[in-house]
Amino acid sequence: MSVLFTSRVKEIIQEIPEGKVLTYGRIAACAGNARGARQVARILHTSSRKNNLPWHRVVNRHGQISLKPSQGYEIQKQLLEEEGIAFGGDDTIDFDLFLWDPGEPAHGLNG
DNA sequence: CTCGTGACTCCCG
DNA sequence: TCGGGAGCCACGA
Repeated sequence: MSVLFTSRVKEIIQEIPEGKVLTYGRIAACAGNARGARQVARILHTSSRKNNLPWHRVVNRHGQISLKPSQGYEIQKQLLEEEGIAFGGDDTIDFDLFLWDPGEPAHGLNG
């Protein structure tokens, strides 16, 4: 893709509907770099400082929050629960219920 | 422009 | 099943 990776990532993140989540790898892959999961996290962090991206709707490939209980873990989990997302006994999110796919328009996008 | 870091992920033993 | 290493590259000083 000619489009920039960062731009793609931010675009995708902003498309995440409420009550849904995405994984770093999923975003990275959709943005053009299946190995750019780390960059996604970077963009999230940096971009969220200048933009109000729904960074809390992004989790690792295990559906868990990679953040630390002192970095924002509780905050992310808090925001997710506010949207209706539930966590398992292991603080894990069920992808079968909350995993969102960038290919599925959630706000009525009709092409 | 250059160097160092990191909210990840896949592979191997 | 668990632990360590390598690849990716954008952001900040």
